[in-house]
Amino acid sequence: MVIVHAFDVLGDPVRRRILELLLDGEQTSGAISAVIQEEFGISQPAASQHLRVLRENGFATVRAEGARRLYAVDPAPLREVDAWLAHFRRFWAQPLDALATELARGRRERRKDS
Amino acid sequence: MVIVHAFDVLGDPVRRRILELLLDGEQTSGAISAVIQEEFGISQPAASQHLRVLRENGFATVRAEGARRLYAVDPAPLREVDAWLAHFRRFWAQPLDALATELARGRRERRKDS
DNA sequence: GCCTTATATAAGGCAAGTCTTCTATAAGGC
DNA sequence: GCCTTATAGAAGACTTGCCTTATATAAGGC
Repeated sequence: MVIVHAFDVLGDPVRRRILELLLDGEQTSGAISAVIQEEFGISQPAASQHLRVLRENGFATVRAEGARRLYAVDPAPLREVDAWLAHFRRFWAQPLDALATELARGRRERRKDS
Repeated sequence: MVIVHAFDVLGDPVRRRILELLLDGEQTSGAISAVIQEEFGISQPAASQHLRVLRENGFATVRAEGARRLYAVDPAPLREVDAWLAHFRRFWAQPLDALATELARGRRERRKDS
C-alpha cells in the first residue's frame, strides 16, 4: 500500500474526522474507534485500518501505554498540504494577509538557511 | 456523482495538476488536456472528465470562446480546505505566524459582520 | 455543405481501496 | 493460569471511481 500524496490520505472522511478528534491531544485507539463507529457506523477493525493509514503516512504517531495505544497528530504531512495550498492563497488573500504570509514565509526561509 | 467534500476532489493527482496549470490564468480545455495527456499518459476524455469534476464541484469556472472552453480557478472550495487546515496550523505555526493568521482572520470576521 | 478541430458524454472494464468477519497478540485483573 | 479487554492483522466481498473506446455536438475554414 503506497500512498504518494497527503491529499490521498485526507480524501477519506473517516480519517479527517480522526485527525479532528486528535486536535484535543492524545487519544487511545479505543476512544477514537468508539466515536468513529458511532458516527460512521463501521466496525472496530475498519477504524483500526484508518489509524494504520494515518500512522503509515506520517499523519499520526503512536505510543504504547500498557495495552492501550495513544495516538497523536503528527503535523508534517499537513504542512505539505498547506504548502500546496499556499500557491492558491493569492486568489482570496487580501494584501495584508499576503504580507503576513510573506512575513512568516520569509522568516521560515531564514531559519532554514541558518 | 455526488462529492461531499473538497478533499475528495483534491485526492486525485490529475485534478491537483490541472489546478496548478490554472495558476497562470485561464487555459483552454485543449491546452490543459495536452499537458495532462503528456504527463499522465491518459486520454483526452479522461482529462475532460477530470475537468468536469472540477467544474461540478466549484473548483473551476468555464467560459466559451467559439468552440474553445476556457477554464479558470474558482478558489471557493480551496478556501474551505484552507479553513479545515487552519485548525491544525497551531501544530507548526510559530507565535508570529499565529499572530499574522489571527490578524487576517480577525479582519475577515469584521468584514463579514459589516 | 463538408471536413476538421475542439470538446464533452456514455457505456463498460478494471483496479484500488474500504468494509466485514475471523483471528491473533498482548496486557490487566483476580 | 485464565478470562477479559484493547488492539491489530488477514482474507475475501463489495463498491467506487478512473480509464478506454466509441460517439455526439458545435464551431471554423474553405
